[in-house]
Amino acid sequence: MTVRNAILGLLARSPRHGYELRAAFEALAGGEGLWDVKPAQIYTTLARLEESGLVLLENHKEKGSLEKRTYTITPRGQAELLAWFTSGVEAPYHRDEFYIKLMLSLVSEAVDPYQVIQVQRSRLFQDLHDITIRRNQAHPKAALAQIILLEKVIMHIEADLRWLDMIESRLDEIRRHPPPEPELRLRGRPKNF
Amino acid sequence: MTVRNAILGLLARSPRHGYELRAAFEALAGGEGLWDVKPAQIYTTLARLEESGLVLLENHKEKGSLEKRTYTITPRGQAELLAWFTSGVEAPYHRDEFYIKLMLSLVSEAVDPYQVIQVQRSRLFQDLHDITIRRNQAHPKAALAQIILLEKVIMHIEADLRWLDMIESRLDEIRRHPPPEPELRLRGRPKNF
DNA sequence: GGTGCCATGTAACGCGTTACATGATTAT
DNA sequence: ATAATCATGTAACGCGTTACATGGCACC
Repeated sequence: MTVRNAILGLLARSPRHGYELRAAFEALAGGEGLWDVKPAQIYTTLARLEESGLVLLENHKEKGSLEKRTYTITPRGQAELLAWFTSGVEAPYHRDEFYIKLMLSLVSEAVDPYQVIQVQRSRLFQDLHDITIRRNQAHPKAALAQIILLEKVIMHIEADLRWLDMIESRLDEIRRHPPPEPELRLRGRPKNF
Repeated sequence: MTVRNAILGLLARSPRHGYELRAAFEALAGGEGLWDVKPAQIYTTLARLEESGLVLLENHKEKGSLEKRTYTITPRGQAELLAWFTSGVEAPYHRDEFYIKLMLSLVSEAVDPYQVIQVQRSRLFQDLHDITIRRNQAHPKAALAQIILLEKVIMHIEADLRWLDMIESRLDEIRRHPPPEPELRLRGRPKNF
């Protein structure tokens, strides 16, 4: 969804072709390979947008032999862009892969939950380190927006680290009250029980 | 990836069929429709796992006419599960849809960035409210694991709210130093310029 | 006999990735 | 020349969703 809408947003500023869109998106999204968008996604998304009538392919193959396919946003495309601007983004913080992994490790006997936690902690420290380097190297005036994005990432990784500490300190308690794993969902109690 | 690995983890405890796997996963992942897995995903994933040799379909169609297809994990499946357990989960906190939206709103002139921020803030307050209700209604002893998951979600939503405040207070500054949007990536300066 | 749960799928599509493939232009 | 960049795609696959479809079993 995001890439699709970002393409609409960029085309709303000015018509572009796929290669420019890719470069512009990467620069917008923090630069330097944060959010690496592959060419395949750009071109297939443009094709879908065109088919939906949100985008138009301009007269291409003018004089030069270099094939540039320049796209323009349509009124329907602008309407969809506005709808995106004026709606909230879902917070995807449930669907936590680590939580699932930890719960399974508590139940599987094949692996030590403390080790699972420690592996994740190491990973988060590594990520935090890399991001912090990046933020400190960014020039404070020229790259204010990027710094703000990186600061968000740092805040969330730190939250995860505090969460891991909390989990570890309550692990015995969690072990005694594991998540219910139903034999099956039986809404109304069966009579033949 | 997560659902696939969770299926392996559940099958490592005991053989099951698709319908049971779905119920067990939902219960594990916080219950009550957090992380709603559709039947289609369960069955197609099981088919892929079987084709890859990580899972085996047991002798089905025994005596009863009700068709239950019970799956077992294979040694290769257990190896992959162990690899998952002993590796870290990537923090997906770059790739922020709201950040992209805000940057485009700063540049598009079609919408007020302050309004974009305020819409997102309202959404986050609503989410925070819903999750808090849920956490307070959960029975503290029986559902400790779920509470810990909900607490993580709360921490992250609160971090986002602080981040929004930070953005808003620096918005004029950000406006003066917007993210670079290259006309094109020109590594070596062109001679014909 | 109908409602609701148990149980299994298929088809089509959107998003995203990897790999493969082609060819023009520009800089050294 | 040749390397890097500009520029465009296709094919195949994984993950995930929506919609559609079928049928057995249990309860009332």
